[in-house]
Amino acid sequence: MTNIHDVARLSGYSVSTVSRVLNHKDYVTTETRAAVQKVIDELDYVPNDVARDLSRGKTMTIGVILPNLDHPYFVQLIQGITKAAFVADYHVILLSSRFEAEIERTYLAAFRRKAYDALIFTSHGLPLAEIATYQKYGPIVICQPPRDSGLSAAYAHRRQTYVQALTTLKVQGCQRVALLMSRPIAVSETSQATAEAYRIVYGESPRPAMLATDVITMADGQRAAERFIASGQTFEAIFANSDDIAVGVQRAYQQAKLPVPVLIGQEHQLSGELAQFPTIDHHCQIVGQQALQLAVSGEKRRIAIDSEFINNW
Amino acid sequence: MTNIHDVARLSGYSVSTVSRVLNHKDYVTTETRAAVQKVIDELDYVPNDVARDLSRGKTMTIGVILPNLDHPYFVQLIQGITKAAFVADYHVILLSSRFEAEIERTYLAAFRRKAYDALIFTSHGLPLAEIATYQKYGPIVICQPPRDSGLSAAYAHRRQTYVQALTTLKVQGCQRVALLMSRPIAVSETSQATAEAYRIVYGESPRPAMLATDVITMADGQRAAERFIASGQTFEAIFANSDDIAVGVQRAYQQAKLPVPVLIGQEHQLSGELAQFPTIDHHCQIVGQQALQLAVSGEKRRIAIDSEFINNW
DNA sequence: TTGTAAGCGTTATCAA
DNA sequence: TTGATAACGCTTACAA
Repeated sequence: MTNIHDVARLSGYSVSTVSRVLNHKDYVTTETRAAVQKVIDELDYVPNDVARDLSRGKTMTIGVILPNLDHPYFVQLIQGITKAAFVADYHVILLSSRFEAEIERTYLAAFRRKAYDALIFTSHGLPLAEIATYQKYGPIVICQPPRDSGLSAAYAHRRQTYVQALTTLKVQGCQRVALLMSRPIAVSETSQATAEAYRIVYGESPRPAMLATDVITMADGQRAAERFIASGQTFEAIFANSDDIAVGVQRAYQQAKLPVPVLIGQEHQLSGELAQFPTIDHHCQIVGQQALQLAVSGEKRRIAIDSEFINNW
Repeated sequence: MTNIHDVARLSGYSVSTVSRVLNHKDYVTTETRAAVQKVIDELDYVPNDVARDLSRGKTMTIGVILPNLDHPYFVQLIQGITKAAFVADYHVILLSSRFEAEIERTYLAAFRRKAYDALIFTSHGLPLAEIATYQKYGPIVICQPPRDSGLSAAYAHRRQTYVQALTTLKVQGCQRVALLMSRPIAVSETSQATAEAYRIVYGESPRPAMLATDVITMADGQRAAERFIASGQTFEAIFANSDDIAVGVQRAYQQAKLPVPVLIGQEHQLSGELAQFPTIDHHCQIVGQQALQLAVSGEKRRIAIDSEFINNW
């Protein structure tokens, strides 16, 4: 492994001069530069990035914690993040968490050990307060409303759009509305926004019987609907947490030969377009881009991106 | 920033002893270990990963080059790769290439600079021969048939399944079949496999007029079909390169009030299931897992995963 | 069982 | 404009 000392020795200059040549710094005569470059070319020498990182105290790497890539929300977020990272000349390192707090802790520990310059939580199982204590080791950005945690955040501002969507249901005369969620209200900001929008529009908290949680895939949506059917409840509308999931719901009713409730999806997926129900686009790519910006700049700030209700039919 | 020397000094032991405690090595008495650990805890000391990497000459990081995350193929590949990396205790660093050779070169250069322990190409714009010359800097794995490049590879074995799919079309009496591809035949192994399967089943090379390339999204599929329609050609069947794309095709014919050709999709997507056309599952997650295995182990080997034709209707 | 000291390969400060 | 040398923070022979 040839290193900077070899280049120095063979060129007759010092390592510092070689370093200056490598980093295109000033204070090197054209002749010196040429002579050093010649040796570099001859030896086919390249500097070592790890040594460079150590010396500079920076890795140009952002750790991105994400539970999985099963949901389009996370895929879009990652797309936005990598796109912005490419421009900013940062590397993105993928840290899968499966929503598990204990795994997230291992990444926080790695963050302390200087493995990444900054950390982005696309979702978090850990309490925000616990995450916030690691800010002393570098910038941390979350992709959800930061509440009073003092964390930087880029996130989709959902509630107002949820209110808008539910209002259209109410206007259509839908009184009995079921809500599907990916995670329990207690642990999910998104689920909370959904419940709160319901409260705002319908004037009361959603009753447990009209909720289904842990609905992630189309199959989950189908199962949730089957449980609704089996319970004997009838809903005039179902507010699903993705278009794919809405399709699962549609299927369940069709297979049971029952009238399909009014459906609203989310994430602006192909399936929603096909089945022609309204959807909500959370502009997750933009959220991801902003999150990366915050991570790189170290700015302590919250950026809310408005969601968009799409109702073309 | 407290370091290992501080711990050594305050504990009264040497850095090597501290290092042994940190790395849970033998040859440390219980008392010494306890004493050192006490100082570590008091100082709230953690080792620096970058320094560790430099010293060990390893980063525990695999660079994964991928053009984008727009296609489910790449998403699934990444899922498989990260899943396997998690188990193997490796980090995955995402390197977006947008299919551009010049960008890929920058990653190969970073690889030389020891930025990653190994490299996985989920797709490549560069010639395999050029990529292969970088193997002297560490393991490189590609996700396509490696031909005679001498590169390690994990990939979907597509041709036989393409033959199977096209055969069912032929058996149904479909003579005029159009083929949709994401990239031109000249640059894409997958497109080549498609064309070759056609040759095997139909006894002749596909004519240019029955091909559409650069078809990536559903909208592209729709446009491609519209061009077919405008050209006055009629096809009895269209072999699409994803289920979403097949849906785009379907749309174009429906909007033109024309009979929809027999459709076959790929990737086993939700849309295909909904529209109920046959599809091909390339088991990309498994491909990704195997690719990571190869990258980590450094084994020079090719692993072909059989694709699966799914025809439930 | 513990310690010394030489790496690992850069960058950065300061003197010349 | 160039060079010595001290960081950066850890691991690991080898010696004791």
